[in-house]
Amino acid sequence: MANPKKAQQNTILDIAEALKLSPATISRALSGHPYVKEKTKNDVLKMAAQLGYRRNKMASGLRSNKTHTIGLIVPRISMFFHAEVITTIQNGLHKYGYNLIICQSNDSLDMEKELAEILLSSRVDALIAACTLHTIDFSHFDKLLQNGTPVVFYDRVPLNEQNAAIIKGDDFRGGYIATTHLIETGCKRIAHISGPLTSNLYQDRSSGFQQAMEQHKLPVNKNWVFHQELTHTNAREAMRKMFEGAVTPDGIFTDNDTSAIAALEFAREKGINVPGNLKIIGYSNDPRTSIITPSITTIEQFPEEVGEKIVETLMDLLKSGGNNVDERIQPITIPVQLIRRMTT
Amino acid sequence: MANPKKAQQNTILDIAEALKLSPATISRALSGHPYVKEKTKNDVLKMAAQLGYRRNKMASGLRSNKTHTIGLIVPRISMFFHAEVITTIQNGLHKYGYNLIICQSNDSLDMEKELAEILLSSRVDALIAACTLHTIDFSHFDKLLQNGTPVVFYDRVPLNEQNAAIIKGDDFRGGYIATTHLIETGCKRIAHISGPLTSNLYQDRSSGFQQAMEQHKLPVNKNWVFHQELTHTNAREAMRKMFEGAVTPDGIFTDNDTSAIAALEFAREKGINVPGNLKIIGYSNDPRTSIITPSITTIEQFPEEVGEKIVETLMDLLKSGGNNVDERIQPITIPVQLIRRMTT
DNA sequence: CAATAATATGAAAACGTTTTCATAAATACC
DNA sequence: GGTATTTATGAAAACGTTTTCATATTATTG
Repeated sequence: MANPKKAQQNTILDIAEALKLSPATISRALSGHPYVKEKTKNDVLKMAAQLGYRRNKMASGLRSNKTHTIGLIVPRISMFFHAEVITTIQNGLHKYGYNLIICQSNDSLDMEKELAEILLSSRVDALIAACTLHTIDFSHFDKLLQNGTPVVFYDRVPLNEQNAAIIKGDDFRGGYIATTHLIETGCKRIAHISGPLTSNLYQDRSSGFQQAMEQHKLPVNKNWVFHQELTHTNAREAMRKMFEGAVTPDGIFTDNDTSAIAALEFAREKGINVPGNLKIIGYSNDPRTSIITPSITTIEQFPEEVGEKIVETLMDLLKSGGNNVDERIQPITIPVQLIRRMTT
Repeated sequence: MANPKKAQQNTILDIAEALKLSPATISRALSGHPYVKEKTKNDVLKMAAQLGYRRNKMASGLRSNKTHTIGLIVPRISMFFHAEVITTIQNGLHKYGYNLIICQSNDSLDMEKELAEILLSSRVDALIAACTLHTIDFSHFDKLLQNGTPVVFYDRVPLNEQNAAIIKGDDFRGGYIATTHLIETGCKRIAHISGPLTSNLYQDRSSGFQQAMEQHKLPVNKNWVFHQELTHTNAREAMRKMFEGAVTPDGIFTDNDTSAIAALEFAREKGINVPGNLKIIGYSNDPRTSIITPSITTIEQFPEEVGEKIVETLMDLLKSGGNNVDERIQPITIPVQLIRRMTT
């Protein structure tokens, strides 16, 4: 029953006492203040190590109003693209001594709002967000911004938010080169399985698709353009509808790889020859696309570069302390690249 | 240039002033203390909402010594199993009002040690850890435990840590049923591509493998048992070695799905008929295994159940406040299940 | 109706840092 | 050698809560 009297953490006062110095000096020595004698500093560092001292982040954060913690809101960490971005961000931030609180919205707007609140309450030094598909109104981030907390959006971003940084892939170009590739490999009747137009992502990819089609004087069949959540079943259903008609597509551009996989599986089941009679191109270069037979042509989004840019931007914003409101932050676009495989 | 004087966050004092009450009462009302009049409580809640008040976690944490934040260390969030576990944990903890700080060790022991330090410094209320493959000595978690911070290990766990909770899949049984399945489908010459024996995971799976072989009176060929990091290239290399001999395996059990995929790809390239002349079984039920042709038989680990158990255990530990040292915490084992597909 | 208990609030201390202000010691300058 | 500057330290306030202690009000009891 003996209560295991928790071994008290040593504080700055313990070091002070041990060295007959004031807590102020200890604090200064520990945080590299210039006005502290070399010898004193060494003594403090040694004693700190000896006592196993670790700065209490709560206290430090409360006083200095800096948590050295960054919040991240993401729809789902299991999405390949996000997992890669997050890993890069985390490794990058770690170098600068920042922590990352990762939160998943599960693509629920309510959750996203709540998480923004929680992270505000946690007084994160900055916030990184990839919003849900349903986020049209971004005002739940305003409180952070008003508070001077830098916000960086990536992937799914607001259209005209002047105060936040915006980093996104070149979705227009992605849509354009994907469609052009289908056309150049001989497709005439091209379908587009896209996400909801509420998100800038799918707007841009759709524009890219449209422009490529127009440029090559190909008609866009309205019945072959889908805007829906990009799930496996939705894509299957879209395929079913298209392939019950007399005229069927000979090329399909899907806005994610899950849909491309669904399309390919459908084709296999129906005995449609891919890429002979039907070409398929996906989006994101999910690992599954290179493993399936035939492997799927897709668009690479370079998640590491996105992650690196986010960290870079973030550090700039944190250094300037949110004081560069006049020089409006310019959106950053990361290039995309076609990965040609066996479905085209 | 106009400094955008950061809109100050409202504090408990602002509410107190607005309502002519003391900060103490506000605090009590906000945290549901029993001795506060219904009307007062409502007033406070209303005013808090009106002022957009959000509790400052730093201050609250400093005073009450509770951060309502849980730390998580994991080798890599992009690993399917972990991504699923994390998602479940996060959703679970959210219900109890807890936050999650997710950290990746990148399977580096040094990183893991450093993260443990950082999370200790962040004064997390508890820690969840899936250790690296190279973690044999777990003493870097001792400081947390001594400090009374509950620690829950899962997946890759210490062998005999009495003070921490341990949740793991039934790896022995996983190895056993995988091997037995190969035997029952006719394999006589079975290879095992396993991870390093430094991890309990692979020890247990290996024991399962051994026992199944013994029970069916099948010899274990030493040259067909590999203990190495479970990467794609390592698995390929193992395959190459085995298939340059005169006698080759007719069944392969790999301790993860990446290796199973590598094995399958090797077989395809060499024109080996799977499952006709070679049967393959992986481990973890990674989404890729169901997509590849032929789809790979594997062992399901039920990450959601692992996640749920972790949350449950954690809440118990937090409630008891680490005061149940006498009743040693029992390890929890999550069952596994064979998912039979086309490679067997 | 007095005495006790339960309910409701406030004052002030406490949590462990950082930072401002003050001051002492050391160094530089004329 | 005295003044000005720089360097080094300490005392004490501050950050925004929570909590202990004290006290006032209300409800309950014999």
